[in-house]
Amino acid sequence: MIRISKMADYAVVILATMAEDSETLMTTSALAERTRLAEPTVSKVLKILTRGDIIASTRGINGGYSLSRGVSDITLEEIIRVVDGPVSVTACTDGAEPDCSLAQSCAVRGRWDGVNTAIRGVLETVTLNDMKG
Amino acid sequence: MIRISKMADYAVVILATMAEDSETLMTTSALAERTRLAEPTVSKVLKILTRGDIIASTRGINGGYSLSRGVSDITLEEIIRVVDGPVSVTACTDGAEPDCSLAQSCAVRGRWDGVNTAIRGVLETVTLNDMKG
DNA sequence: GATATATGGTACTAAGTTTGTACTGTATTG
DNA sequence: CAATACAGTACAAACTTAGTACCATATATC
Repeated sequence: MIRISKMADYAVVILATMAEDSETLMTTSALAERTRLAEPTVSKVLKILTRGDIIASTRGINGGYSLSRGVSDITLEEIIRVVDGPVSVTACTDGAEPDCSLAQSCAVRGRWDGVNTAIRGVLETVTLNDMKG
Repeated sequence: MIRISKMADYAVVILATMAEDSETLMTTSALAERTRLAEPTVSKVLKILTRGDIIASTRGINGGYSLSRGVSDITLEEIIRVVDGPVSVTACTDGAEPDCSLAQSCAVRGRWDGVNTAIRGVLETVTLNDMKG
């Protein structure tokens, strides 16, 4: 199963849509319409991506969002990290369980590290350019 | 973030514990004690693993569980698939959303397939032998 | 063959995460 | 200064998942 969150999923869809027209400044409502996602949801994702420096925003009339870099310089790893946090398959390996009471007796302590690194590697090789239509 | 479920996480811990002593038949309570997990939870996971043919069970007095194969023949991919279902990073790519209403306008339709295959590949290369102590 | 022990299956409850939304504030252009 | 578009925060609901309990079935030993 190994899932990313829906928010990260949406983020990729929205970014792929922006990538189709990477020169144009797009508003929240335009992106909501194109992706068929609810506008408040799109807005929320766009704010997160802006803070993560994946897109840039312009305020005021004629404002909107644009990619802050080229489509080949934005990887899935970065998108997921910005929206969901660090890529880590288990909770105990990304600091979410700093005081895990099972650590002492845990039979797999540290064994996930290599797996996480390998998966991160996969996600680093895929860029927005690969995801857009 | 990209998470497996806690159940799959537990499964790996339990199997790694069994792998340390792969000849011995271990009961639910013995495994609960060794892993420090709640007994009903351990029991639930063991049942799932048995149905998935990863471990074998023996009923009655002196019964218990044992690995159904060698530690190098059980991969993380298999464990996760049995406990959580097919490895797929997004809901739409594993049949969970067969009638996704966004499919027509989805900007990333089909683009996740390669990513899923690559991640599955990573998990297929890691066996219980790599995870045990 | 009866009893004790251990697994098998299922259903239910509860809790936690995540999602989706709303509201208020800030900036920019005409 | 008015209209539009982004910024930030906080909240409520819904869904998934985890955890538990209960009853059924099988087997070994006495």
